[in-house]
Amino acid sequence: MAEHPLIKQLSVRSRISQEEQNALLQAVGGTREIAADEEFIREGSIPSESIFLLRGFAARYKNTPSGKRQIVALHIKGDFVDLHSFLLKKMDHGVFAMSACTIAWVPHDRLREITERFPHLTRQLWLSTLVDAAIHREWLVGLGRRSALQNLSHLLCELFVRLSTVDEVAGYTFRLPITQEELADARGMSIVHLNRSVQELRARGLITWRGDEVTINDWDRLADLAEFDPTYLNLDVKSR
Amino acid sequence: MAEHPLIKQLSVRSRISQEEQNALLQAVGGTREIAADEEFIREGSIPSESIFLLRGFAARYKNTPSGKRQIVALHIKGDFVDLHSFLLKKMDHGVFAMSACTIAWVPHDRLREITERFPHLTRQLWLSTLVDAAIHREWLVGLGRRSALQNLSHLLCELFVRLSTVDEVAGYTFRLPITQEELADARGMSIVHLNRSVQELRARGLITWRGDEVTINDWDRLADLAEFDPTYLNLDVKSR
DNA sequence: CGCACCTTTGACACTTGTCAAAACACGTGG
DNA sequence: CCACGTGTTTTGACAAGTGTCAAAGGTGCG
Repeated sequence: MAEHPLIKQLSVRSRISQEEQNALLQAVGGTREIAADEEFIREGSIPSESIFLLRGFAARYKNTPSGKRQIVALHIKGDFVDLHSFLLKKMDHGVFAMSACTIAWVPHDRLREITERFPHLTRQLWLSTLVDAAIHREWLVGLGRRSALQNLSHLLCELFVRLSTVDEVAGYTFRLPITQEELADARGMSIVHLNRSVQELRARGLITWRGDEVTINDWDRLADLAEFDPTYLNLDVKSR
Repeated sequence: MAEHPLIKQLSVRSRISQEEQNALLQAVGGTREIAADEEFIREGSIPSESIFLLRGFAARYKNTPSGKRQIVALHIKGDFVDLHSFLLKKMDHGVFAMSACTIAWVPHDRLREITERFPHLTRQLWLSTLVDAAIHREWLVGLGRRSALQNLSHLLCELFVRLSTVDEVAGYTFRLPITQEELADARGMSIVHLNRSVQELRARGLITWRGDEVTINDWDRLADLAEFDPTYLNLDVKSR
């Protein structure tokens, strides 16, 4: 049970009945393979379906008129990447694949049907967008009030915890197919400074990072440095 | 019609039927006056009702263990300040009144009933949390990729537009009962630097700011400096 | 009129960004 | 199996933006 990545994700926070699971999975319109670096949702577009990830890493981002990029969210297997487009209509940002991805889409009119017929499931979908917002808030704290080093550490802690929930970690090691440039754009810093921060974490013995494999060598010290508190991820089953 | 601030806000994005309006307003449990600086939702608490503002300015914030504060959202008349607590359960941040406020609350079990019986209204409530998230994203861009001066300008533009939708502006003038310290915490900067940015905007003739009254003297230049694009506020009526 | 809170100023430190080049890694084709 | 090319990571030197500390001015309210 709960083999499907999307169901697995939702089940982290509330029990999803068999009927709801069926309704949701039957709403899926299809799947598609996406190459790394492909932008599969364009800023300014008005999608007629919402997309979730079956595999891979994706990022939501905004470009500024002056040519800078800020990544505003990172998504992993099982995440509903643009569920908000169902109601927001026009995309205020774009989404691209950081690694090769498999995506699945759910047409908006089927989502609407779900909201008409499955109130509890609707609340769970709503909840998943609320968790995205909670992550945004934590990132705001990071960008506004934490040092570059802390903020980078915080992201590594967050990714580790989130990847754990979808079984994408082995011990304290996980694949992170993300360039330092992308990481820098997620943390609102320059590549050079991000790189120096990575090396500082290495020098302190907190992480190992070779190729696209990251290992957290000392979780306690890393979480402490990052002031990481996973409350905002809402990772516990409650009746909602 | 649409006299109630909450209804007025929701009506900006989709038509709310009379029946829905009644359901929503009848769900209100009561109202209360809040003094400036009072924290009326505590971080870590598990509210049993959600609160919206009938009057005044409020802020959502997170404190870091090292004693810093980041304001993650600003709320005005008609905003549903912690609708997300309905599903998120535990507050990952606190909320305080920046000015004297009048609040109203809606018990969560009544919200749940609404989700069981009024799918369209549910979608509109969901949407209002999605707009909050869109604002978070724009703030992320500001904190990550814009200069202090741009970011301050951006906030002034945003507040002006949002206040317009609830008739709280007169021409290009509006009340802003917020200290510079609070503004600094919203922009992730120090008070001193925020103050210098305010003075820079004054020196450039873009704004006038005396006491708690702000006037935007040159909207075009201010919006241009801020790279302000109101798309993310989703201020147009659509069927959702 | 005086107190408390807010705003403003100055001097200086420090984190982070920028520019430019070198080193490295990996996939491709010979 | 090695040379090559492209993209990524790493370095160094320096500039710029922003933070910190401390004190002086303002402003409004009791």
